[in-house]
Amino acid sequence: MHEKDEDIIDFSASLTDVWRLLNEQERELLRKNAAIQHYKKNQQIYTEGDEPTHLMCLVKGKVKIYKEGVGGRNQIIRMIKPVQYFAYRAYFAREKYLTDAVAFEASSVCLIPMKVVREIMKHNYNICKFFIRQLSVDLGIADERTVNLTQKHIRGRLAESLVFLIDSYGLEDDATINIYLAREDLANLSNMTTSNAIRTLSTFVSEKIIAVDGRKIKVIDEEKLRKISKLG
Amino acid sequence: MHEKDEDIIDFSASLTDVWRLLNEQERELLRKNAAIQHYKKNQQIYTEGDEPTHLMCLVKGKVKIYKEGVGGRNQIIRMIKPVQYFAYRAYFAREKYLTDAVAFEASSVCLIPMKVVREIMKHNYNICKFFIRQLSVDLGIADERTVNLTQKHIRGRLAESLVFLIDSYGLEDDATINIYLAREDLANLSNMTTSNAIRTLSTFVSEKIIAVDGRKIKVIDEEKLRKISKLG
DNA sequence: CTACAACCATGTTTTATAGCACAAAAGTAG
DNA sequence: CTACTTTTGTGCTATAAAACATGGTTGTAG
Repeated sequence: MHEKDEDIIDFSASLTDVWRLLNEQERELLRKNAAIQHYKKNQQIYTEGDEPTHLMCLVKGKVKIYKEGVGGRNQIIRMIKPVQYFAYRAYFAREKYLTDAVAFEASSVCLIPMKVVREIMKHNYNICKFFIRQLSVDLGIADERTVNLTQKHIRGRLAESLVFLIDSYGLEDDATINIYLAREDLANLSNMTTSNAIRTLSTFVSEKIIAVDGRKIKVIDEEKLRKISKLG
Repeated sequence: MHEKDEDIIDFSASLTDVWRLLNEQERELLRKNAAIQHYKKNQQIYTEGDEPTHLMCLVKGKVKIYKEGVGGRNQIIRMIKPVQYFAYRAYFAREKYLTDAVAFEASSVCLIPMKVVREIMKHNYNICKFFIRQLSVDLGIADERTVNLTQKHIRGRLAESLVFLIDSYGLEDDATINIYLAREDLANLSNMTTSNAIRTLSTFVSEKIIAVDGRKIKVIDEEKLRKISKLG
């Protein structure tokens, strides 16, 4: 399924908090089994229905996790940034993937066979704790999201997405959001049509909350944006 | 916060799959620390913002987990039936509760201090695995739900809720769904206003998909209901 | 039994948002 | 450079669903 190029990297000695908790033997096991895979812009990483086999860690780039809805209206469920783990839910739930993962931009992913991860988990409570924590946080986010996406109005939903992007990817020196999304992706994040994303973005510009230059979004009045996000 | 009456029950020797995996010492620990708490109809079990301290297991009754939305429009996130564990997400995520839990009908809940659970988890991989699995499944459901609630039309959403109730609580001999909800709860489950829940329920009746007698819902054409749920 | 509250039902109005059509701009390939 | 596709922008229309209004029904407390 995944053709890996066989860079074996010593990521397990890196800073990633999780693997710090391993002993030397466990690290060795990881080193032997980890592989790096590179993805081009817009390349599929996994597809709904695929059998999950590997834990993935985004080393470089940006990835979106989304679900296909009716009539081409996709819903972005989660966005991954370095260094974040993903693709484990389906395996743990003993299901196929329910989502699609696509690289937003050229990305590098570290793949670790789930069997290896499970082996380590058996003897290492800290790794279990990591996944339990991660899943719990994500479940909370998902619950919040359900309510926000269903109950907030368009302005609130778009503002929320922008705030989310700010918090996830940060701002450059000139207050530009550090990720460049197509209007369509912005719409898919915010549960609205592309037209409405464009329209609403325009009104935000005219209200001097943001400035837009192509896909660059510069945040002018972050406070107001957060307010709209909260109350919208 | 929870005044427990101190029935100490021997539930840990019961059939619940999870605790089968404990050794005698761990069971003893549970027996000593578990307590049963009874809740009346419509009584709050926990509230958003509360500090999570206990793992809860619904022994008897029915419980709804919901989030308060804007303008009194609540969204039911999850429904609990016996014997199901709940209330652990917030603790594992190291957050306060993000949701409210209320007993739909007179219910009994077994409370186990999270500290005790954690103690057992440290030495028992199976319990960790149980929570990881449960969280993973729930996260998958939450993701599905987000898309369904945002993209399906009213008919589809209500049909989906009815199917969910059938699958969760089952049908009596005469095909009556085994839980009696107010129209408002049905609406809160399906992300719509109460009026629209009533209206749509009526059209289902006129289409001979269901029959309604007060809060009793009798399923006449389950296949059609599932079809509407899927395609709606 | 009566009064009051909660719940259920249905019709009408309003509004937010999807859907569509079309044009301009930008990006891409030959 | 030119042709072609994709993305962005904008106005108009259609419509699903909320909001509102009103009345009936059922349940409950005194």
